[in-house]
Amino acid sequence: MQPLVERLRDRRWRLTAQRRVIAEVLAGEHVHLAADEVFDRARAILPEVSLATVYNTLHELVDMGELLEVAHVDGRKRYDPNVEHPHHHLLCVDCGRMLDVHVDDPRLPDGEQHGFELLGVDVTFRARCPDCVGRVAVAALDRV
Amino acid sequence: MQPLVERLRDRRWRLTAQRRVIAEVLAGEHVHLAADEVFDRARAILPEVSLATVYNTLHELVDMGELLEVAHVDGRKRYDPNVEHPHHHLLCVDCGRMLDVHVDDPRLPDGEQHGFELLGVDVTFRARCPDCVGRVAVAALDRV
DNA sequence: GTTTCTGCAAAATATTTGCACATGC
DNA sequence: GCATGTGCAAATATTTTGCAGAAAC
Repeated sequence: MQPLVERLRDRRWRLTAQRRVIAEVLAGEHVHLAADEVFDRARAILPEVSLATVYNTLHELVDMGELLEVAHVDGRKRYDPNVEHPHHHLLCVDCGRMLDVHVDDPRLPDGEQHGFELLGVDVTFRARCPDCVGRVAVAALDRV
Repeated sequence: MQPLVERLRDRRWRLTAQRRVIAEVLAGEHVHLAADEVFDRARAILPEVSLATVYNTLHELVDMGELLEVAHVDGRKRYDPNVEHPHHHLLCVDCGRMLDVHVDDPRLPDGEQHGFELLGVDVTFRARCPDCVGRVAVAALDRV
């Protein structure tokens, strides 16, 4: 599949400098940025970007289906550009780092459907990343 | 297993009127209230409850392991008291209604672990509940 | 040239905190 | 009685909105 910015051009999406930078910042696998992180990175490249434009643009991309909004327990939503390859997530509960993983979708048994019309499924593995496991081990040593 | 309020008493948790009402409001299956909803229901029973106390109490119960904090795409966290029976969720993307469902946990293949230490897995089925399916159908008819 | 986007600043929403007073045990 | 909980009000964090001016096409 073609890169995000090209897909957007094909959609006749008005491509301003701000929107292009925001789209570029979001490209790639394992990218799950919060709005303020998108803002910081975009502004580092193009200072003429406002947070309002970041929010506007994120919402448009979500509505277009080019970006997925991911709920996060810390209350800040993350934005996931990897819509080409359906995937699930591996989340470090200590530092919040999130990676894409590929797992077979679980099936909801008929007896558990409660009359709902199924649309999809999201799977998040809660875990500790290697850095945070190390940090816990060091802290334990310090206490001895 | 014994009810939530009794488990809390056994833990020597200081049981004030406010805390008891908050715990009662949260009891049961398929309960996934946001903080402000807990506040509204608790205040209906005991007007001498403040929102700050609701937040304090929710956090204590989460730290104690008597309540699970569930991320929600609308940014408001939900609180799930059903810690006795591990379960997953069926979420209506239109109205936000959430039910508990029982599904086998998906397994993360070795090749996808990225060196993380696994703690658990959360599964959310995105769906439309019967009420919202009906509402969409009625809206479609209105347009004819 | 028209339509749409952008930045700013203010508002709305959600959550957290500091502290004097109240209360369970 | 003392340790801990509570309410209030102010602070913080995140997201949304209104609108005049700017830029894409």
